[in-house]
Amino acid sequence: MPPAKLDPIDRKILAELQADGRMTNVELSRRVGISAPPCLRRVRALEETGFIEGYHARVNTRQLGFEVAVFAMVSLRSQAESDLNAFEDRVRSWPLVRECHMLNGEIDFILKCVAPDLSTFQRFLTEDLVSAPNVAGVKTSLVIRETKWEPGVPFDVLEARATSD
Amino acid sequence: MPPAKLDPIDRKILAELQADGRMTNVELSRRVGISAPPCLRRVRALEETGFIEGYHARVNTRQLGFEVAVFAMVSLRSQAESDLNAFEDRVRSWPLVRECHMLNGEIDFILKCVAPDLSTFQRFLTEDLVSAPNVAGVKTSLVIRETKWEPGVPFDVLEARATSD
DNA sequence: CGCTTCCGCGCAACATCATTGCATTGTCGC
DNA sequence: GCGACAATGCAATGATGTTGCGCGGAAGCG
Repeated sequence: MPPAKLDPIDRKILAELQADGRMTNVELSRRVGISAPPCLRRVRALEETGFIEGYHARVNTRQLGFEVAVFAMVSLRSQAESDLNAFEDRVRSWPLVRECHMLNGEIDFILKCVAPDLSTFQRFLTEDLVSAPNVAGVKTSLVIRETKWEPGVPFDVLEARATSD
Repeated sequence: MPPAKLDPIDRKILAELQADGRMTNVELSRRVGISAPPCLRRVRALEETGFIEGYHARVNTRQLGFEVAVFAMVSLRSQAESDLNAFEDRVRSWPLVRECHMLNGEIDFILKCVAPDLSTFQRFLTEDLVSAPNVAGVKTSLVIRETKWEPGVPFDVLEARATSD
């Protein structure tokens, strides 16, 4: 059931849980201005309708020993749907690849990768990624630092649109 | 207190909370094989020591009306630290930019952006990003689809390393 | 070796929270 | 206005989060 209308309270709930996914329902209900039971029912509904896809702890990858993060821009020889799917399946089997986005233009995929050290990544790059079938070229860039990271969606922009409807 | 040693139970806790950040402590303790109180104390310690940086609900951006996701590769004219910081500060003020990573090589920054529609993004691109001070060039690629998204770190790789120490 | 110290666990008790049933209220269509 | 529906808040119950405390195993020392 993808189609569903969100009121300002729903959007506030999403914004709050996006910022703090472990907030108690009591605290959440207080912040959005309704009592706990209907608040919980709304959260459940947002989960069921797919607005909330999941909850995750964000961990410090570097502190956990993954010193290296890399963006890999991949070009394929064939963009036939079956070849794209084959590549995607392969990507899903590589634990060092955390994200994979299919793009338009020169670059077909952008992969966000992590690794304990550079040599581990280099080995993955040459032995797995570059030598995978249908891969025409890979350009990589090391992440020096992460300047901004905000989960999901800018709800202030969403509010501005919703209220102007 | 960044330096701290993790045992297999800590790593299991991190893996579980990374996969499901709203799991109850009772369920978590059951899965990692200890009782609830020490489990909660471990979670608190992981939060305090920075291994856990936060918890977030993952929302369906498209369903929320952000039909467009774009990666923008930005090159600057000057890479002096003060100029980098100035650009980063500007980036933080743009709600449509959700992530910003500083890279090595040709491209200085990669930005993940979202927008309700293409024209909104185009306006942001030309009026804000391209026309920002010190920006030499911007290449953008539309995200066609997101093939893989896993939060954080591959704990199976981490386990393999930890046990071989 | 045995003793001591320290750390982390589990138990038990309490406080808080999640969850359900139900009566009430407000809204929309008629 | 009037009835049907949806959503709210209240109250009660069960589950969970949280703290204090005693116990036991491991490491360090005599």
